[in-house]
Amino acid sequence: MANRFVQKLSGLADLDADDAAALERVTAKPRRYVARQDLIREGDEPGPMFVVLEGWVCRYKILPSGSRQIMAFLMPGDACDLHIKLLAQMDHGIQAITTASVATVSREQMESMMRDHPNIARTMYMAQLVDEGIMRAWIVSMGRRSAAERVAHLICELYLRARSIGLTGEGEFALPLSQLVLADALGMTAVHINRVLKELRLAGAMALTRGSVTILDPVKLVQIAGFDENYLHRRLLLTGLSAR
Amino acid sequence: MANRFVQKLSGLADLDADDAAALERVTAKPRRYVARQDLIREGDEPGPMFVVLEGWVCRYKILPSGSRQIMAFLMPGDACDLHIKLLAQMDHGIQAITTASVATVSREQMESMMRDHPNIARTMYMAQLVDEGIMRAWIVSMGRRSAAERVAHLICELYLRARSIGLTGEGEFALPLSQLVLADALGMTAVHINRVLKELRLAGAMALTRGSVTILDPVKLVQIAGFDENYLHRRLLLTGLSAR
DNA sequence: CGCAAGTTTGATGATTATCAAACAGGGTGG
DNA sequence: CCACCCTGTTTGATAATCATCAAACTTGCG
Repeated sequence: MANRFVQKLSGLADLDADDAAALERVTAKPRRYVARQDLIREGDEPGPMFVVLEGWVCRYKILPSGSRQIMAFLMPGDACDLHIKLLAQMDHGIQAITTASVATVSREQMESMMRDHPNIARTMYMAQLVDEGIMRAWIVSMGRRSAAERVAHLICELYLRARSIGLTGEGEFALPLSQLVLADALGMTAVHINRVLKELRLAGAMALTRGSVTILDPVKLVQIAGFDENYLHRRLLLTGLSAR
Repeated sequence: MANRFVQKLSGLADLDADDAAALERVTAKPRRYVARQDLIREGDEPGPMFVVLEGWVCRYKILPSGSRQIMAFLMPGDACDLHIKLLAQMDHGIQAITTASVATVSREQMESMMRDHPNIARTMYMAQLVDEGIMRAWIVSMGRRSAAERVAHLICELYLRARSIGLTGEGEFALPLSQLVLADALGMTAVHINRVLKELRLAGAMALTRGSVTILDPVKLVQIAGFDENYLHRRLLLTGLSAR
């Protein structure tokens, strides 16, 4: 099975066989985490860079009130901040959502790889820019979209991201997120998201069942979401969601 | 007057006179923008890196519905993404809020400076990490804080950021943002923010008048916001807001 | 089989948006 | 210099969205 890290970065720029080999080398020895296990916690001193190879992971923060906000989902192929070591301590936690296989890349490995493979360096900086774009899109969603629009937008985002690492089927993909997790990501309650999902199902846009999403009508879903895939900066935009 | 860019980066790490001189050199020829003028628009091809020297600037996006969401405020000393040139087109716009003086740094200047001054490179990567932390904090605010908490949190953030570039007075600072602009940043309406401001004023926490904010009770404001300045990654945390 | 986690539905209430309108201030042109 | 206009602020009335509380139901698993 293809290394998801290589696959993801290939979706952003061209990598040659040599680059791919280097990427596979630094992620050769992943570690397993079980669901709910923290990779690193708020307040911890940052360590190596994480690269998710299998399973889903999230960045999150717990507020004094006890409520949780998820700020990002990392799926296979995704890495956390390259330069994270520069900070004295983490301002948020990173946790496995499902069982996950995660490689760690030390700062030294990172630096030598980026020095020897300028193409990889460029592509990883692009990936970082895309991740920032995703965060901005979340801010837009939280600020200006209704609950239904927000759900639809997130599903569009996750579908395209999953697609670029070969994890989607025909208008359908595996989404191992409970409604509570989705609620924590979208800033709403599990009760309300449940009602919104019902609404989207009845509207014939999408249907979420345990562990997987079916996109019933891509055009309708994109329209509800007000989704513009531009911010994901993939090459081959024509192969996107609505043009399926 | 001190160069705000130097001043801001000095708040994150130590820079020597040589570093400071290099930073001043690349920002020596700023350009003026009037309020509401775009530095760059969504869809444009990214150009040089921007460094704000005077005035306020924001990242924003206009939705199909016509509503606007501001995703970041840039104040003097703040720079936009180092590697932005790697993307084919902007996924959001950047606009002056007030009259602003903005320097542009070309990719070549950038690269040679970062090669010759590893300290600057490290510090700018730190600044980028802090900016990402600020975005995550915005996501948390939008997702899990009430309108009043969100306003209080933003004011705490902006106060500390202004403070680190020497723009604050005694429990008071200049904030050239209209209530409409604040609303667009916080994902609410101008009408509602006005009521929230009144509430915060009556509670004796803070008072916003045209162009400036007075922090009436730092402890109370921090408490309402649930503010933890850790994510700004300043050195000298003891000199923060609540310990005034 | 029984428990734990997750999903679904109902009833009610709080928060925030929307619509409407009055008011204040700053700048411009007659 | 004043009238006017534009932008921004403030207040009121009403409605939509979403949270909260409560409880039944469903599914997977030891």
